[in-house]
Amino acid sequence: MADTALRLLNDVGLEGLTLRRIAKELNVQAPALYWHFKNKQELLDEMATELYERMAALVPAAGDSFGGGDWKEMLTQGSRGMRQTLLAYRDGGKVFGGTRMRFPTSMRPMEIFLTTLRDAGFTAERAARAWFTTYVYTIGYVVEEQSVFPVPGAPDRDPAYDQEERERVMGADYPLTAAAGVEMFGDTARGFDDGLRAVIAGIEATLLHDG
Amino acid sequence: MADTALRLLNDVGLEGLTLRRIAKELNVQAPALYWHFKNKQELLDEMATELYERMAALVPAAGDSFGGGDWKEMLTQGSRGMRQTLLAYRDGGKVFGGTRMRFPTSMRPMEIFLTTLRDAGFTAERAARAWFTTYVYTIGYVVEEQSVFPVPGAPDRDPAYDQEERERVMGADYPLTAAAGVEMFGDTARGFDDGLRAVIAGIEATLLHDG
DNA sequence: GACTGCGCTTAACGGTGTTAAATTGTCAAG
DNA sequence: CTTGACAATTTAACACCGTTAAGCGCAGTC
Repeated sequence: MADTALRLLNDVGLEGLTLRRIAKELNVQAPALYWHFKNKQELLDEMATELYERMAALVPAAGDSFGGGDWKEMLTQGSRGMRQTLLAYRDGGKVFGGTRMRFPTSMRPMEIFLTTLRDAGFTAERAARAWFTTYVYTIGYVVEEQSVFPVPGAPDRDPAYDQEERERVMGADYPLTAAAGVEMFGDTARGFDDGLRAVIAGIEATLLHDG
Repeated sequence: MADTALRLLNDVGLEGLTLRRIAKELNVQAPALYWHFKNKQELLDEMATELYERMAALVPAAGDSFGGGDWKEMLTQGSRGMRQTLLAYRDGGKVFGGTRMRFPTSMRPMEIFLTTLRDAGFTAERAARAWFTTYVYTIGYVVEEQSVFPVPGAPDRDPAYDQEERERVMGADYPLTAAAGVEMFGDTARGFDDGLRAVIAGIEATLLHDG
């Protein structure tokens, strides 16, 4: 049911995701949904939870520990997986960023992350800070990315972010700002990795040992 | 007018911010707003732009260059100012993160940032990446922070984020995850600075020189 | 065969963004 | 002093939204 809503999300976007539309997709009348959910927010929470489960499915079991147990590799691959999952759904970043996850859901991946960080020499507090920092970077990045490229998998920009107009409007007064658009929204996958590498390098420098 | 909407935002939240409510605040009928805006999205964009202007007001003129021209100090203070401004309004992060800024608006602060980074030895591309990375971190952080502490200036948590329940529900299976809640949502101002310090240290390590 | 409860339908309510048309106020030109 | 244009607003209405209340059909159980 949350699955259906997530599938529908790619067709109609978060704004067009109405209960009546979801109900139609399920060949049912709208009020029937209230048998399964208290209200729409609870459905959105369910969707966010479902997104989380799909990210979690990408995380190997505790034993295998990705990247041979290297915490940097783990954070890198974990963040990439999170971005990929969110990008797979229209407005995925907003759906996930805004809403609370339903309890209880599997906290296994997060526990694996934190454990790996602890084993690598982080204190519990700094492990949490390290994880939260990459988490917040990733979610912020995807939200911005999806507001420029709203349709999953499609290279079509939202018209408001046309680079040529950007340069025409402010190229004269603010040349660096105008040109920055290319770096920020050109190769977004590469940009994500570059920023992520910086974040993780900084975590190593300031959080791993007494900084 | 966007000012009025922003002021009202703190009373009613983003969800309660209806055109009729805004109109009432202005002693006017709802359709009158359409003389000034094409639709509600355009009003939200205007609000985001207004938020941007208020952040920009915190940025010193080009000559003074904060922190004595130290780019790290500049990024730090710039990000702190951004967070403070967004925190001053209920759902400020969502309003700013989701919506496009209205063109043309002053790009002066961003140009100052990028220029300072260039002068410090960054290439234009890496300056843009550095700025965008801190930007994205800040916005992601504030969105998460505001979903735990919705009311500006108030220490009251959203009930869904009660730490005691968190520990009760998952403390047994996932001790590190349960405990991480304290680090993530305890002293959020300190947490922001800690993460920001990591991000900026990583920018220095991987983006300033050929990394 | 009556009873119970799940899963749904039908009908309706108040509120939302938005549009169209009519109305008022202001102010310059004839 | 009137006329007319224009800006800014009002009134009325539309389609749609999330949500609630009441009732209906249909399993399975005593």
